[in-house]
Order: sequence, then structure tokens, then C-alpha cells
Amino acid sequence: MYHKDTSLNLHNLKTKEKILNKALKLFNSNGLENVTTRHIATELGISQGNLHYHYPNKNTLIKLLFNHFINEIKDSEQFKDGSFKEQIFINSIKTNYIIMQNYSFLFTDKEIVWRRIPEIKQDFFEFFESKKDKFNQLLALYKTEGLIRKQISDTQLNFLANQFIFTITSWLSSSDNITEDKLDYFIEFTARLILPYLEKSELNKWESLLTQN
Amino acid sequence: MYHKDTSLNLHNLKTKEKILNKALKLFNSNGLENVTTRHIATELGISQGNLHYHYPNKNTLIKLLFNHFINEIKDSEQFKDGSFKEQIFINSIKTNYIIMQNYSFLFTDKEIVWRRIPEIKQDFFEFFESKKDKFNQLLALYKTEGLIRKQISDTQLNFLANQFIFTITSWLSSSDNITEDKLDYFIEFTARLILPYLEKSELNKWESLLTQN
DNA sequence: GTCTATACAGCGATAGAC
DNA sequence: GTCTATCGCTGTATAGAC
Repeated sequence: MYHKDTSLNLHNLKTKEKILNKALKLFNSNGLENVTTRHIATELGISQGNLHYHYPNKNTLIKLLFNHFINEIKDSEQFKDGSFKEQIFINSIKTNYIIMQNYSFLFTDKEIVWRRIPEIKQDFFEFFESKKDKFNQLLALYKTEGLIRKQISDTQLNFLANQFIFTITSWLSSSDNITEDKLDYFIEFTARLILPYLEKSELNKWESLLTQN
Repeated sequence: MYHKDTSLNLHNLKTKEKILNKALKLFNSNGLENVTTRHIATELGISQGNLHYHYPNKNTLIKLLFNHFINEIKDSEQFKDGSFKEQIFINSIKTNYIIMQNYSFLFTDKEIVWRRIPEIKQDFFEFFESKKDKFNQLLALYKTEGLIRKQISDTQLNFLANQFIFTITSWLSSSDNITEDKLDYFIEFTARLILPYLEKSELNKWESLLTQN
């Protein structure tokens, strides 16, 4: 799906792919600092030397996984139409959250990642900064369409965009004691940020959409 | 201040105290996974053996720092009067954030802490759960006093309390590119969560309070 | 209470045989 | 492409002299 590997050897590709998949799985479940190249190799039943033949070091694995994450998010954005009704807004959050959950270590362990590979911090920031711009455009659109309450200042509306990004980048490492349905909970949690900003008629539409789930 | 050490030797206490302070400083600045007992000892000009005489291991240092953090927060809550006008609300956030900033590694590296010492995760959660109860009480009070807009559902108001706790526990590891005045920015960021919930007259009071800074 | 010395495990990464 | 073997380093923690 997201493999643009140029290797000519198909047999080779399989192991290479397996290593990356296993690394992702272990990073997510055990924490980045607790997963070594040895663990990954052992779990796959291959030698550590073999792993290092395919990927010179642990940071390479992390960098590749980060790139895959960004590409998956960007791919998912291609299939949107231009409209932004409430259902589409919520679905868009859901799509993003599902992908993010697959790469959860990038968020729960982001400080470790950033300290190991400072470039990722920069890329991470730039990516979500562009997301924020999109939110601001969307909110401006909502405002001109009269969906946003008149009393809301531009300053406050800009803070809302910031709160969206803040929530999106932080929900995976939240201390909320939610184990199952964490995804559904945080989709609603995120969508509800905008509710008190909406005009009464809009509010009811969103409210019913969120409570029916 | 927060030292309830029962040691009888005053000379002893000084080194013990210095170790804990230095550990905190290094955890905050270098990241928990990058600070070893060797580093702490070297920075203080003492031997690693000496450090381990005072504290058997690194986890003990982390646990003690966590307890100190909790105690400092609880101490700061003693000096409140019963009222909750907007200025007091904002000051209360500020007091908490300053203490949190002094123990920033507990938040930026909370996943590492929790994986090392699972009890802390539990204590952390319980502490902020009780904070959430206080927020809910406060919001209920605001509601009966007519400060909260009538259209706001109880469900939505409960989400606001959750969003407060979420923000409080996540701001220190936010990916916002704010380096200086991060504290002031996030005090405003947090306070502004409640603004779209307020009745118009209240809104103006809060808005002017937040923009004057 | 503080030191030096050391044991021991685990890490990332490499060399060289097959 | 995959293996075994190994190096060098760093981490936690302990023992024993002073």
C-alpha cells in the first residue's frame, strides 16, 4: 500500500517489510525505550545481524515509520470532497484518529522520538501547523455561513483552532482512564470542542449526531 | 519546605537534598531516559556509590519527586478562599502551572514514568480525577448562578470538565512551537476553554481580563 | 558518609562465515 | 540474505576500604 521500495529482490522485500511491521507493533505496545533491535529480531525469529543488514539502526526504523504515518494521513485526505457538513467533519476526525492509533508510539512517546531524532520534531510541527491552517479556513467558512455565534471574537476562534490541534496531537497520551472505546470517546471529545461555538440550530444537529452513537 | 525527612544527621540531609534537586533539574532538561545515576553524581561532584547510599535506585528518586509534586500542589490549594470569581480561577490555573513546570518531566515523560513505575500512573490518575470533580462542582455552581448559557447541555458541560483536565495534563508536552512565555500562553489557552460557555455579560469580563495581559 | 572498584546485564552495531 | 560471534559502551547496583 504505502511501500515505494525500489528493491529488485521480492524475496528480500518480505523480510524487510516484516521487520518494519513488527517494529511498529512493538513500539506501540512496549514503548520506544523498551524495544531493541534484538527484541524485534527475536520476535520475528531472525537474527539481529539480519535486521541490521536491512536497516542500519533503530533510528532508521523510527524515521521510516514516521514517513509512513505522514503518507497515510496525506493519502486519506485525497478522497475528500469540498463540503464540510457536520457528518463529514466528524468522519474526517475518525479517519485521522484510526491512522494515528496505528502509529500511537509517535504520539505517546513523542518526546523520546524528538530527542533521538530532532528533525522529526520539526516535521511533526510543520505538518500539524498546516493542519491548523485548514482548521482556521474551515472555521472562517463556518463563520461566513452563519454557523458560528456572533459573540465569538476572532481571537477566541483562533484559539479554537489551536485547541483542535492540541487535542489531536495529545489524545493518545491522555491520562484518561479509558481503555476500550478510547477511539470513539476521543472522536466525540474532539468534535465537542466546537459545539459551544455554534448557533442554536446547528448545535442541535451536532448534538443529535454525537449522542446517537 | 516540603522535606519531611526524619534523618537525624543534618550534614547528611544536605547531600541528600542536593541529589534530589539535581535529579529533578536533569530529568527536566535532558529527558528521563537520558539521565543516569552516574550523570547526577558527576554533576554534583560526588561518586555514584555515594548517591546509591542515599537513594537505592533511580526509581526511588522519581517516586520521591512525584510525591513532592503532589504535596506542593496540595499545599498550594490550602490558601484559597471559597469564592471563584474569574480572577481567582485564572490565578489558580497559574499557581498550578508554575508548580507543574518545575516538575515538567512528570508530564513530558509521563509514559516513561508510568512504564517504569505503574503505581504512579494510578496515583496520577486518581489525583487528576479528584481535580475533575472540583471542576464539575465549580461548573455546577456557575450554572446555578446563571453564568453559564442556558443552551449548554449537562453532557456538554461534563465534557468541558474533561477538557480542562485533558489540557492541564497535556500542555507541557504540547507540540506548540512556543518557547518563551509558554506558561502565559497556556494559562490563557486553558482559561479560554470556558469562554464560549459563558453568558454575554460574563464573557466580556473574562475576555477583557485575558486580553489585558 | 563518602570513596574506589567492580560485577553484571543489556544496548547498538559490526565482522566474517555460509 | 542470513547466520553466529563478538566488540565497545553504558546502565544499575553492590562490596568493601577509609
